[in-house]
Amino acid sequence: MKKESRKEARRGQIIETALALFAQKGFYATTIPDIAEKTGMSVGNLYNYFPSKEAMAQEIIRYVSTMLGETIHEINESALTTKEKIRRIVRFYFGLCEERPELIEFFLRVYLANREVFHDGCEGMICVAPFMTEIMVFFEEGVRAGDLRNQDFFSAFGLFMGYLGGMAFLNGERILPKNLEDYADEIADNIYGALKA
Amino acid sequence: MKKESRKEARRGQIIETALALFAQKGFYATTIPDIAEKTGMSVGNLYNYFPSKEAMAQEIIRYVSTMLGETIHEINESALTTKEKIRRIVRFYFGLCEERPELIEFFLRVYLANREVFHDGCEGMICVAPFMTEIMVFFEEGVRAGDLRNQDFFSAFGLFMGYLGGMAFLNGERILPKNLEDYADEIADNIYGALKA
Amino acid sequence: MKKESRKEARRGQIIETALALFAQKGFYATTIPDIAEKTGMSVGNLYNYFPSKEAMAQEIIRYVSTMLGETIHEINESALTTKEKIRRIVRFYFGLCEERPELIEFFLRVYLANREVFHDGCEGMICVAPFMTEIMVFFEEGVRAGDLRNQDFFSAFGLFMGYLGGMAFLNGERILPKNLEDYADEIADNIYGALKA
Amino acid sequence: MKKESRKEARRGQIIETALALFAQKGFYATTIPDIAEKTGMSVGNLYNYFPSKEAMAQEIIRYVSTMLGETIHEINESALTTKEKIRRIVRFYFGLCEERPELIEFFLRVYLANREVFHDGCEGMICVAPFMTEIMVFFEEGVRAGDLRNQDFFSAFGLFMGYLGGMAFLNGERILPKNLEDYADEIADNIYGALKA
DNA sequence: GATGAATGAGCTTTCATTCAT
DNA sequence: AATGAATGAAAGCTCATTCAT
Repeated sequence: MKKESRKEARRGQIIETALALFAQKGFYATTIPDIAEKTGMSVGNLYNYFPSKEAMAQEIIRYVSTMLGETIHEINESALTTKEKIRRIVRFYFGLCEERPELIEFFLRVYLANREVFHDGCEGMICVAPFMTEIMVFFEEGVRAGDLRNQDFFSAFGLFMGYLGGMAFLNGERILPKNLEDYADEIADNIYGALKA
Repeated sequence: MKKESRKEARRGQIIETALALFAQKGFYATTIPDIAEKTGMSVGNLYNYFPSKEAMAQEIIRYVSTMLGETIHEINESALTTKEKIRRIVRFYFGLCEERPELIEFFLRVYLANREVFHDGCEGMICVAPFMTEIMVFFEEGVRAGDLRNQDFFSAFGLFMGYLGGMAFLNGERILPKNLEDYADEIADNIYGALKA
Repeated sequence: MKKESRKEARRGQIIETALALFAQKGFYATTIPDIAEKTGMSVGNLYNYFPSKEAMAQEIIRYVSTMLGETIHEINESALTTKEKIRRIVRFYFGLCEERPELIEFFLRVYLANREVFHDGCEGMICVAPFMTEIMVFFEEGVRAGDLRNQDFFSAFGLFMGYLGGMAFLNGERILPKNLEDYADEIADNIYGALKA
Repeated sequence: MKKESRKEARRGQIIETALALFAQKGFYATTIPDIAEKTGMSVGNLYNYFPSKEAMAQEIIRYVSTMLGETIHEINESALTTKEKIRRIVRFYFGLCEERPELIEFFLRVYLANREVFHDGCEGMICVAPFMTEIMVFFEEGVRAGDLRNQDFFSAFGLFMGYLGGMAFLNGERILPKNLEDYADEIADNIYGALKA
């Protein structure tokens, strides 16, 4: 129906706007009036779409997690070697850091840092499950293929995502001497070196 | 001087209190009255020691960075192998996560996440230099000793700190199945595997 | 006309719904969306029937006053003794407290308490005249019949309605040890005892 | 101590101001900025004295109830006949309606009408106990002295307070033809007539 | 140095009302 | 008649910071 899709489109606009602002200025330093102004709608109307500022942030993390999860899902389903999959994931992640830095910044600076905002509604890792799941699948398939050492999942996960997140952070701080994407292969090698069987 | 040292002691108390609160509740959810109450002094008097809430956070990150840097300095100066040094650093970091989790949480959740708070006064990595420098020294000596591959420093740094930070985060979220310290050796091996010559 | 009567029916629905909500939650805690939802119509459409929230409340008090007035009118017209009429009025009032508590609660908690809402449009006692008039008639006929003392009308009115309202209030607060209707005869006696010639 | 008493005095000022405004405009139509302006202090400072608007209203009802209770206590302790005590209570009540109408209006229009405001903190009749208790004492002593019929307390209470409240209400609406105090003796007689043994 | 009352701007959220469809 | 998205003013409340004492 026309009406429904228009409302959905509006929701999408709000999410994208809020995502950009939260990523740039942080959750607390972004005000509802900020979001209203940038969306071009009134403060009151925002509340016709989301019941609270927190609910907006929670919707955004689900949105980000789903986007990340979808691409990694595709990589998982491909017929590549584990080593090559790592390379693809790293390149994808770093590509995103260049093209849609808001997604990564939101993840690192809003979701990971402001626990209290996600406490009710995103308990545990629910809101981030689509992404987590795919990383899990990647790792398990690598082990099953005999390419990766069968170690504790969280140790592998911490390496993988901590490493990528750390680089994204340094890139965001503009202290890397090179372009982030130029690190991709070296880093993929480091990860493979650490996890391989 | 007596007076000076008493004032310094008070400053130290405030820093420790604020550190604990910021780490626990976040920068924005911690109020100046919260800090005053927990320190046992008045709100007004706090401003005789620090000119603003931001200045307190900046002082804290310098304090944390110095503490971390000192221990890593000692490890750097020891006559251990690079592999063993990695193990020591990992154990020290994870030990801190258990014993003084505020330090790590502050670093991860306040310093890394709230850019705007540290924008004026902690530009670049100034406030975190004591720690960064020692990690740099560790890496350069490892390379010079022929133990580590001579790759871009930031790539190595991102691996090391991203990995440890990621594990600390997962531990803080209480989603690790094992005790953090039980991961130490496995993780030290992973790091060494990734960086070795 | 068909159209007219349908519109009237709708108005009636809205009045009953709003009456129930205002009585239950109070004038200010009841929102237009609340009323719209419970009526099953849209917010906008409500404004095709009533120009404002205040106008709705005013319409309701006229409606309530008319309903009360009609029954008292019947009692006035009957051939009963004054003492028996009092008994009937008290029973009728307490019966209403059980069967349609909204009417009484609206009167006590919305009309009597929120002066500002009825200021423009219900000045003085206009909106409540149908009810007041019948009480007046009852009293005058009681005096004319020689059953009641010829005292100031308002003094008698205050006794009668204050007493009944007070009991209705206590009943609404659920602090009466007995069922409200069990008090009816005792109270009718008290009133007669106070007013009789 | 100076400080303590000054703070208490301020609290008193706020209570008196808020009482006047609530009585005049109602709880919801009175805003915190209204109270701040009339008190001559800032909005923020009000919250150094009371944690919320509701808490202010609750404090006020305790204050009003205590004042009323004290005077009735004195009347109870006097050596007057029951009939004379009734006369005194009625006169005192009507006198208050003239001199401090806010007290009575607050009781009738704010406390009795806005249940939700007093729900948490004034459950049952706690906040109004000092007043209720004295009315209870009056009634019990009247029965013991053989002056009053031994009927259900609530029936007698409803008569007494409903009657007085009703007259106060009519007076507040300015529809009484005579001065309220001119009704006092007539009304005291009515009450005595209704309750006497 | 120490206190904590005082300030006031700013926050999130609500809601009666309007109006394009 | 009917819808419900949109408006915007205003509400209650918070809190970093100041300042008279």
